[in-house]
Amino acid sequence: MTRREHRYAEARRLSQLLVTIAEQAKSDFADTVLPLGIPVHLARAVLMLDQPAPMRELADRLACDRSYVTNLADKLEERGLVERVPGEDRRVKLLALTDAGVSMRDQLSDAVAERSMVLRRLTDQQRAELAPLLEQLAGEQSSPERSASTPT
Amino acid sequence: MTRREHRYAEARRLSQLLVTIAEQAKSDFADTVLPLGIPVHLARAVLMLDQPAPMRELADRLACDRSYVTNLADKLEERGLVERVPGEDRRVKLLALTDAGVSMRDQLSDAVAERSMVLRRLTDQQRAELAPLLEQLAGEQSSPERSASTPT
DNA sequence: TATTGTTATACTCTATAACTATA
DNA sequence: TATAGTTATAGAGTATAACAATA
Repeated sequence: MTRREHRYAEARRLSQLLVTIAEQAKSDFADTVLPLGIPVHLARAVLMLDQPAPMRELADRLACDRSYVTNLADKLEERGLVERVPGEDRRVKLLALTDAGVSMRDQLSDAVAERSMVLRRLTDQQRAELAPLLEQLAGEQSSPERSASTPT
Repeated sequence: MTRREHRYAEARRLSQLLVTIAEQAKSDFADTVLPLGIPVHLARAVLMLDQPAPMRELADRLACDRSYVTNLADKLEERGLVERVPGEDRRVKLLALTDAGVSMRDQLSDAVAERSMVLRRLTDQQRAELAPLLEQLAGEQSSPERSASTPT
């Protein structure tokens, strides 16, 4: 095995680990959320509605189509978790959590953190090491040569 | 903010980063694989067929139903990338890459590693730091001091 | 003319259930 | 009886395209 092949193999392994971990995290999320009686994709939206947001913005943040947000909003409204409130631009509708929605968000938020793999499996120190690495991985523009200064 | 709330907030942030990164990784994978003219889920299977494997085993490794593996195998066969070869147990069929399949796997393998976020954004040293943390998160090793409740 | 949200419809991925052929 | 693979079908999740209201 050449040096290059070795680096490639290692990179593939890390990428695969990353994906595996994220899939576990998602599956954990589903398990955590189930007993609260809300489907995962609705839960995800609720957690994003820290403050009222235009449906369009939600589509951007969820990286999905506007029509799908309509879909989500309908279901969230049926459950009494959000309201559509008119924006100043009269084309726009904001999604705002109702009281029940806020309560749901808080429950979700705590339940998710409590069961978090990141808390269960890593020490405080390990989390402190992990954070800057993930930030750099998630970063849009960073180049490998520069490691010290971490953005955001 | 209490100490507990702070830990929770940090854990949520890390979990979200993890999922975001993995989604980016998957999306990168899709982009990388597209020009090779093979859908992502077929590519994933090809990369797993380092050596011939029973369909059942593939189902386990992909964490999917046996019927779906049949589905994949049909499409891979149509493309001439794999063959079904009989196992010694005559109920079993192995999936084995054809020559075209091996060639595809090599192309995929290189393309994926080359574009890998993990290579592009991290230094050798950072990858060395990241690996053990991910391994522990993935549960490949034993958890930290606290081996509390039995997870999923 | 471009943009927001909606509607109706269609597609992709994946699972379930029933079946066959072995074991 | 239990297991490997197959078939046909169904469902969840999400997108596309055409549309109405507003900018």
